[in-house]
Amino acid sequence: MYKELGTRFNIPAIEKEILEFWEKNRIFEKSIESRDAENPFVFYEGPPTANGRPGIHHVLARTVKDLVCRLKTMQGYRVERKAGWDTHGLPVEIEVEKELGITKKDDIETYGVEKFNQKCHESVWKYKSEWDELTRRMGYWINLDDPYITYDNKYIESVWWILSQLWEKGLVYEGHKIIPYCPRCETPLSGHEVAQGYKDIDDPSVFVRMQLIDDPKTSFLVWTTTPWTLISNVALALNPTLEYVLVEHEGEKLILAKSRLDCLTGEYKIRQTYKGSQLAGQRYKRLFEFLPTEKDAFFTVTADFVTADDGTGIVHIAPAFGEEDNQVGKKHNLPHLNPVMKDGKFDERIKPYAGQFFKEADPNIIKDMKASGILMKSESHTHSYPHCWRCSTPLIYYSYKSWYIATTKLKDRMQKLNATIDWHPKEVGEKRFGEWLRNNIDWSLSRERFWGTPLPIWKCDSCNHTECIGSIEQLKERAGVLEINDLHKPYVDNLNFPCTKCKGTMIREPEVIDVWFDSGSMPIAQWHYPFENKEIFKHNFPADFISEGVDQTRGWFYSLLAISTLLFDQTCYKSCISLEMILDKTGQKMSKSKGNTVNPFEVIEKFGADAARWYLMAVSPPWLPTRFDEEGVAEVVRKFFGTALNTYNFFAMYANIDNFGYDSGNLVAIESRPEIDRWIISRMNRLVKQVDDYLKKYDITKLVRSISDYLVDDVSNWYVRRNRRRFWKSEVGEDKLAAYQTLYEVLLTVAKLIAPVAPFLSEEIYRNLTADSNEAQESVHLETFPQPKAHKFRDEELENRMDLVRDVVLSGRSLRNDAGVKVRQPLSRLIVVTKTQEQQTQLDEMLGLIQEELNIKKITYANDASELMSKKAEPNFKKLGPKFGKNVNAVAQVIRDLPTAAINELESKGELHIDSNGVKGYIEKDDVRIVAEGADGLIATMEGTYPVALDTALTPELIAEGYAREFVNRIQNMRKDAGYEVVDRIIVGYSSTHPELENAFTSMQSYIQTETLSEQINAKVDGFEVAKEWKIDGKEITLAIKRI
RNA sequence: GGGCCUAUAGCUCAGCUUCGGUUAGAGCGCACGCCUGAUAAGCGUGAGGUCAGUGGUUCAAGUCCACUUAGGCCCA
Repeated sequence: MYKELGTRFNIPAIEKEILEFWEKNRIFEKSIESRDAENPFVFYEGPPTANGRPGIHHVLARTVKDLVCRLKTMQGYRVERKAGWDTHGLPVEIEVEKELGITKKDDIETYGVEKFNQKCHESVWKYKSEWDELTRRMGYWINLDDPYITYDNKYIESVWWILSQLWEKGLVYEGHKIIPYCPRCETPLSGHEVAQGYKDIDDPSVFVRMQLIDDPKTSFLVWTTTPWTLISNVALALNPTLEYVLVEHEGEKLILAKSRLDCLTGEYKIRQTYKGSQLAGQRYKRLFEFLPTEKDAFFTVTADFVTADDGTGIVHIAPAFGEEDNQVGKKHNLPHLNPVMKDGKFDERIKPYAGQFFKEADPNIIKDMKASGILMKSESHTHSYPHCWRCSTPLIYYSYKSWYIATTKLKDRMQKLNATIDWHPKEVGEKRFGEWLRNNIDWSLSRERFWGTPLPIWKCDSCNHTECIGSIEQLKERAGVLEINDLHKPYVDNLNFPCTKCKGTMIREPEVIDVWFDSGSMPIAQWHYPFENKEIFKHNFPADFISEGVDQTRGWFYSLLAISTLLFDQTCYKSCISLEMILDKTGQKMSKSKGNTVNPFEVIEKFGADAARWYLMAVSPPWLPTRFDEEGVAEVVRKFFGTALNTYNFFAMYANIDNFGYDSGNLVAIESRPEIDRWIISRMNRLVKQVDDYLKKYDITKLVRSISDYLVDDVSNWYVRRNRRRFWKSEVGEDKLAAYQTLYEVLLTVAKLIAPVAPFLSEEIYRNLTADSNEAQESVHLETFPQPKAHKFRDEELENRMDLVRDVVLSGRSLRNDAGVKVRQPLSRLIVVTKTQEQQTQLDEMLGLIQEELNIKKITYANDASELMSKKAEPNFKKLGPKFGKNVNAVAQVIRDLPTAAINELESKGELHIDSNGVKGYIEKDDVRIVAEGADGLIATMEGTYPVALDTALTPELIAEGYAREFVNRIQNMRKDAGYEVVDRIIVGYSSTHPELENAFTSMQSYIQTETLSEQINAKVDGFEVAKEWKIDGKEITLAIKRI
């Protein structure tokens, strides 16, 4: 027996039963264990943070990941899926700061780093139960029992190992990093915070002279809006390709960009012109001598970022106060001069301005420069400048000490390796990520925070010797301790040890590591490699597949590639699907503050996980920004799942009535099955091939759409619809057996095909179909995914033929509609125009289908459409364009106006001379498309492949039969409403004052009886269980039924 | 400021990149009609489009090129 689902399904309830079944029978575990460990498909899970709530975009990401993994499992690969949690970082700290009501770093020190990190440790799991519930409920199969957790000591130890390897290779160095900083709050600000505080302010705009050493009469003219940074100036930058000029101006010689000459007031004479590159390496006289320089400085360099949009085209460089300056400083090994203290005031070395706030020193500096003759002119300049969002203090771009990884040294390798990754869509890899790699700068690794993987670098307090620790064992040995319980701050900060170079003490550098380094270490650290699991690691590196949001380009996608390139000179992922945002209905980003988020739990509870999954895959490719529309999910339920379950239910219902059971030992050979069976199987096998092709391209959207089209259009609305009679006719023979077997095979294959995307309902259908089978698997997810090589039967000629039939049916329906004759009214004749005998023969075998579907008594052929309609020619521009060029439109008009006779000539001779409308020439058959148009008397259409005409003349017999069909329809509806079983036999009664209706009852009695399973028909309506009055063709009749 | 993605019917999307072809499709929704003893489905007809805008290339542009606008992601 096959489980019947009834006509009202509760999909969420079915899914919950399936969930229990999976868990109780360890299906997920079995789906891994049953696959050969030597045939792995490696997947890396990008770790989410559990201190934020999961949203609908997580359902999208996890559907993509899950479906690929499930699919590969069904294709025979062993797909281990280790979950992971990203647990460190600033967002966690900010959560805890909010909770504790503190805003400054100092507050954390006061509160206690130990307690603070303990809070972070807990906060990380704030929404873990929600995440676990989403994972479970949406059917995301991932191993949550043994996840990697980035705060775990073992994980940290692996990260340390990675860093120590890079250290050995000489890729780690100490430098400076420029970050926006509020000197009043004494705290750095994130990019987001900076963006909130832009204000228009007036700043000084000064032009100063920088005297050439070689020629003290000549000066570079330099412009800046931050005079206070001139104290830290160490170089000047020019654009290498820009044109510069030497001018004589008011008795002095100045160099500046040619296009900026208008900043000079009064007369000037151009003496010489240079390219920026020609001016590189010129030495100039230092402006302020307050600070000692340990490196060579005060010369010109070239840099691409210099523009002539404002200023003089010559930019002064102070590496301590600008990221671009800092980059130039690194490149040219310039000194780093920072006289500004953490509170924003100049230190005592800058005697005239010591103790002054950086911006407040500006007027004094200007005054002094004027006095010494350095200043050429000073103006005021209004521009947008960032301020602290908390206290409105102008921000300073401040130099922080930072540890770096020299990723630029492997920039070329990273680009080459990136080119080997199979990106979906490809432009993310080629363009977006490619661009990011081309502009690669060294990775700033350290963060002056608390909750993160501590930097494993120790520095001597006396000789500055540094050491990088690569394991817990090594640290124990160096620090002389027996046990280390927690590698986090503050514990690890307490471990000091003697310097090997001098008598000093090695003290840990206080920073923590950028969380992206944590996440990018995941391929290695998730296995605690190389301290454990060496074999497992080898089996799981690199990944075959990863998938995350496109915002991870500079995040996880980069950190993974960078670390594996630096360490192993190879990529750690072979393919990647990058995902786009899910937007709200109006195309806006979903955010908590806008209140336009979609709660994934509500969607799943309302429509089911499979519907949500299917919708997200079908609505648009996951790498396009997509608007989420709940109506769309509802439609998926109605249309796809409703149809799928109903088709199954139809099968189950009749199979049970006939006691049919699928027996692979007793099959009707496909070749011996009726044509329509062979057709639906052939179509199914075509689908299997299509799906296989789409999968190779990870074209998930086309894949799900193609399955949906097959099931809804071909299976449900054509195959089942056309074959209903075969299932419910009483005799069981080979024909009926073939029908059951065909539908069974189709449903089973569809269940397997949809299993990766819709894991629940595919399971329901699969398990119901195979409940009595001893050949089936316990679960569809342990099955083999349908492969083209196992689905070979194809009959393309038959497929084409069926397309033609459906085409004719379409035309016929359209004609009926035009004529206003409903399908229940039989008509005597349909005329199909075919051009060749072959076409007739093709259709001949399918006439039954057309007759039944259109309710036509007879189909005849006509060989020439002109019998039914006239001919028209339509221009084929693709051919005509190249041939006639500018005259194409004139020719097109001539063609449209061609009379039928001319078209006949063209058809018979193959070409036609035209000479009108100002054009002359020959047109060939291929230059036009010949269509039939209009009709004389008969109702006809030229839509579709064949012209079709319908004879709408009615005879009394046809009318009677039409009435009989109406009766049958009404009686069937009454049976259904009365709740009779499909197999119940009945007695029918009728009563009408219209003799035409009564006559139809008598003349069509046996037809009506067969169709409605009625034993007898009486011309009375009393003594029945149900009676109802109907209007047919405007005439009243009362019908009655009774079960016997 | 730079890079990338997106913009087509009331809504959600195809078509653009591999092929430029004059008349731009589907589903949902709407109106009318039809079919139905599996159906939450289906069929037909109709209304509904400045293919974001401007300019260019071409005999011909939703499609190719340039610029602009709007939304988004990332980076400054």
